[in-house]
Amino acid sequence: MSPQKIPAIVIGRLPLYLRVLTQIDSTKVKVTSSQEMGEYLGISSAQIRKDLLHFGEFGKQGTGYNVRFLKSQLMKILQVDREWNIALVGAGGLGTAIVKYAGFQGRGFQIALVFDNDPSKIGQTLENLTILSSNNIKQEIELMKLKIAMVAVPAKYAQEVTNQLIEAGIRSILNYAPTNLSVPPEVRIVHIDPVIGLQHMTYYL
Amino acid sequence: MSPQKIPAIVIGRLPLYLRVLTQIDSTKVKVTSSQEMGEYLGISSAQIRKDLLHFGEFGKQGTGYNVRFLKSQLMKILQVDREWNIALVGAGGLGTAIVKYAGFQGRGFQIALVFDNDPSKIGQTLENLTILSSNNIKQEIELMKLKIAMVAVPAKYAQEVTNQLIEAGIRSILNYAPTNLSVPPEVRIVHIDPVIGLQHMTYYL
DNA sequence: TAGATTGTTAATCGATTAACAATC
DNA sequence: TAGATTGTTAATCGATTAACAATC
Repeated sequence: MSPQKIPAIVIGRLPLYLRVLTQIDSTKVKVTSSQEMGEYLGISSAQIRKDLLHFGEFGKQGTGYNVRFLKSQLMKILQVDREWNIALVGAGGLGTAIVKYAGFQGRGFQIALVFDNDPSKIGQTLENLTILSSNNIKQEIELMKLKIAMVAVPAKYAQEVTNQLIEAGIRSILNYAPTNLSVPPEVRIVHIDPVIGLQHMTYYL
Repeated sequence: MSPQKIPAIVIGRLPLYLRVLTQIDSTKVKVTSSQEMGEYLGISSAQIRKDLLHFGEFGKQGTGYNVRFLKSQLMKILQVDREWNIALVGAGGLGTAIVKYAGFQGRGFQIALVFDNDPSKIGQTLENLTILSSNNIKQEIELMKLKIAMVAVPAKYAQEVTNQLIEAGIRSILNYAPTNLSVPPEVRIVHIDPVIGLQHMTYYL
């Protein structure tokens, strides 16, 4: 019997559970319940329990879930009980903000390489990282065997950069350019486009 | 008979359709099909047709959809056939990058107010906008009757800022702080947290 | 023991897909 | 007319919720 495939929609909620647990942990609370977590997220307690049960029995009847224990289990499941090195392409305003962003701290990620194609930026340092030439994307990423990259270049260059990253062995891409990108099926891509969320909300205004 | 309520999951896809149409339009192509749009997005053609049919008949049998016409219809439905003024709280690295971000252009949004609580920043200008004191959030937002705001402050201040925004009449919030926020049911909130997407992808690596 | 909350199943609900007549 | 693709329904699929026994 092969291990049953866990739905992507379930995997997608695990990082949200992890974020809530981190938040609860920061208040020194030791134990939580599926109901409490659900209230934070607007998700039913039954769904949270069912989601977690795909991976094991992490709670105690009558008591709930130990915050730190569940947190550590989710980190292991998501493979963020380690630090992944990431490549960033684009060291403009957005790229610079990403490098300085505090939200990666302790959540499994660390920017290890930064590329730009502007000769005046190449060789400059950004938070202890030297900005490298976009011409060397393939060689540098292969050298460090990176699997994850972020794209923070203008929309018109995004597809070209993406092709280079995939060529270099990148398998997961976080795209900040406000455009769709075409990638082969073995490459995962997530889009960060604030306007998508804003346009969803204006429908209801 | 009241107009049937359209599922939120359908509304959530409309901005994606709009982004694809904008992309196709930029290549001068005049007509597209549900199949072509689906290939860009990894969505079935049947789903796209069904989603659009909630709002009207926008295509021609045998031909497809006129790109510009469908785009203009979606913009009207999402209420982005106008420019919404937005308030931004936080003028640090992230806030500065957001103000300079090109992705809002022509997609219905424009930053009109920027706030920070750092005395050394207040009064400085950022892309033609004067940075205002966070103490004046309520009065300035009420004056301009803004309904949408972005939160780009450190996680520990995010809830407090959110409360002030809601107090000032804000009804839609785009939150960049990597934390959950509690808001009353009439306020909509969307989180922009790159780590959520990264952690989803590392599961599969 | 009494109270609480998980683990787990069955029932419900809703979303997606398949299929094809309509029609351009 | 022949070919293509929408509009539309019915069937399928999968996700969510309700409910409760197990048990801490």
